[in-house]
Amino acid sequence: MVSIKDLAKHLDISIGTVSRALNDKPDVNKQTREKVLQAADNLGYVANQSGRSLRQGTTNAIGFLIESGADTEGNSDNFFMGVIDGLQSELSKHKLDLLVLPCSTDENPENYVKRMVARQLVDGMIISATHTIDKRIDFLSKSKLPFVALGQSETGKNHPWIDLDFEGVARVSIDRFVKNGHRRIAIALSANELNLGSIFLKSYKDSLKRHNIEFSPELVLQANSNDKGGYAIADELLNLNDRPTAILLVHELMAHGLYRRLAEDGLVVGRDLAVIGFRNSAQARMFSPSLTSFKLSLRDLGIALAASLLSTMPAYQKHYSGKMLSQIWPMEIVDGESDAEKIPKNLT
Amino acid sequence: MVSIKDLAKHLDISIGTVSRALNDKPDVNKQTREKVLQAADNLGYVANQSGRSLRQGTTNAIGFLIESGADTEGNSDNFFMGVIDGLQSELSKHKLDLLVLPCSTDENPENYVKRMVARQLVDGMIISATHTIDKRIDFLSKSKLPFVALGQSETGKNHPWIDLDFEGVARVSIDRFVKNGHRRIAIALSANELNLGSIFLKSYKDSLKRHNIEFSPELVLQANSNDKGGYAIADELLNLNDRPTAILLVHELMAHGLYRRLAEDGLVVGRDLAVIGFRNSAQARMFSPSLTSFKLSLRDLGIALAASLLSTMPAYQKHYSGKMLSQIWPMEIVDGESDAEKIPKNLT
DNA sequence: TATAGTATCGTAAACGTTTACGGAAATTAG
DNA sequence: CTAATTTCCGTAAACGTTTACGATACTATA
Repeated sequence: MVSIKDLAKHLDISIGTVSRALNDKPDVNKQTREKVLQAADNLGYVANQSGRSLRQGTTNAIGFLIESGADTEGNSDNFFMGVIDGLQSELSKHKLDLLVLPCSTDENPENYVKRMVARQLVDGMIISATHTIDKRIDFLSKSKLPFVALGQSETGKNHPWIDLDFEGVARVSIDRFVKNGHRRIAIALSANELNLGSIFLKSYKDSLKRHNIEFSPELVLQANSNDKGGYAIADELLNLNDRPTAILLVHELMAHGLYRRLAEDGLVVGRDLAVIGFRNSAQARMFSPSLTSFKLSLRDLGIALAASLLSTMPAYQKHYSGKMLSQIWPMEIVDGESDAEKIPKNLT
Repeated sequence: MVSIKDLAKHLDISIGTVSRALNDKPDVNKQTREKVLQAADNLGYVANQSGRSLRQGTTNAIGFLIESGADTEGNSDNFFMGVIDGLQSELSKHKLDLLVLPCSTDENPENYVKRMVARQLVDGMIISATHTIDKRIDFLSKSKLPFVALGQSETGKNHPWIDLDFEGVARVSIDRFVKNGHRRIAIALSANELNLGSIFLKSYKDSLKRHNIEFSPELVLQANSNDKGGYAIADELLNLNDRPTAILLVHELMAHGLYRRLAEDGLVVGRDLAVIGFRNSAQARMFSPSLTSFKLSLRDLGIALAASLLSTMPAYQKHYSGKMLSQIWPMEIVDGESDAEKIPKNLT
């Protein structure tokens, strides 16, 4: 590895000048700067990040905290890949690299964050999969590290966050169901403690109240966000005395199992049960009948997350004067056939 | 941030002793070591990675190179998440952290690798999505950084790699088709340049030859590894004069579209067309009729990758004496209904 | 007791940067 | 022509570690 010292020796100038030339500092002659850059290119010099970090306490990297594990509910590769693409697109403008930090299923998330912060390998963090009570946020708030959360939390809101508009998804869905004549509407929540569950539930209840529909606890179902979970939910639903005529799926990966279980009884989605799912992922576009869902640009979301984070970091603030720090991320509904039938039927 | 210097001052001993105590070096009294560890815990000391890296040229981290992008073909299930989980499980045994390094779609993969190597933030790398001609492998081979590739490449084999047994998948599938009476067998390849395509094709051809079946170029189809691609392939297939009675899908995400397109013509998978897919992902377990496929434990794969990498790194070799460096990763077939019908029918 | 050996610790250099400071040379002002 | 200013560059310290080396005190050996 060629160091700045090698460069200096090769050019017969001091390492200070070399450093200044490489970093576009003012106090250096134009010709010598040219020579330095030329030589750096020739010898294949590239700054050692450890040395730089040690000196100026900065790493030129941003961390994206995710939870790994093959059976991670809801958060498929797809979701993260899209967001990552957006993040990089924005971060690369500032020559910042993105490090994805996967918290193993074996490790306590709070511990993991502590370790990663202590490692000092990033200048800022984006955390995902926020829980209603999220100790990571507590810790990060106390630490000096800038961060932004994908998802709100009850733990504290004195930090930038971007949250998908789950409230809107539930509201729009229920309103649509009601408009089409449904009065008995179920909701399928995920079986983990992610904060989005409580937001969904609250919005669901509020919407029912707005339409003067009584809340029935038995219509709030909970299962894993996958095929099996959807199957279980459909099963539970079919066993109810007073069956619902519509259901909102908090994660549409459940839809597969739901379609499957209904088909077993000769029931068809859209005719016998109205379904709206969240969110319009690639996999979910191939249901038959097609699933009414909500559109979400993961790339744009990633870009917004990066912008939000950078606008809290002094070194980058100038580029993000007018940007919002925190925001609710709106999503549009995409019409499908799964809630097309206007006249509600009972599952008989 | 509390440094080793603070610790030393607090305990009124030298920083050298503190360092030795923290790192389990022999030349330190048992009691002082206790005191140091105690104090480190109390003051919340954690080693600064930059300082350490700078001094000993090691980072205690391993990089996992992936390709980001929302529309990354093929890997839209939880492929990476599963592998990551396995990697971490093995790496954590040696107190190594895993950094996932996503190469943006905007950036040249070779450039990206160079940047990441130069950054010196990992002690070793695992690269994925190897292409038939892969310049990253060229570069890494020349550099001193240990690495292992997930997937073979023609670029060079003088490095550890683990490749899924695509040859076996094709062979077993074709044999099974033939055994059930099929003679006109198609194969659906992915539309990118990943190396697995050529392996699949070769094995497909060899298997046909073994059964004295003439190779028909029109039965080799190519499309994106997703719903749309599967639809296109089914479409193309239905337009053939002499239709195949069986098809092997290199990526089963195509299956959705294929089922859909066939259903449009009233055709049923398993009866009118035998289908085998690769690989048995969570999403793919919910086809109806269920898809015959190949089982793959992503976690175990990740563990093997980590073991292979570590066994090339002097510091960790002692733990991996007898392990294989490179290997073909075997997979078992999982019976489904999609190729159940033994009597071949023509699609008429 | 003298000597060799051992256990424990402090000192200081080194890793590769960045940057405050000062000095020399060159330019401009008077 | 001198003085003031600017331009450019070298020097050296600092960031937080690890580790080779040497020093000291203690223990065992003869």
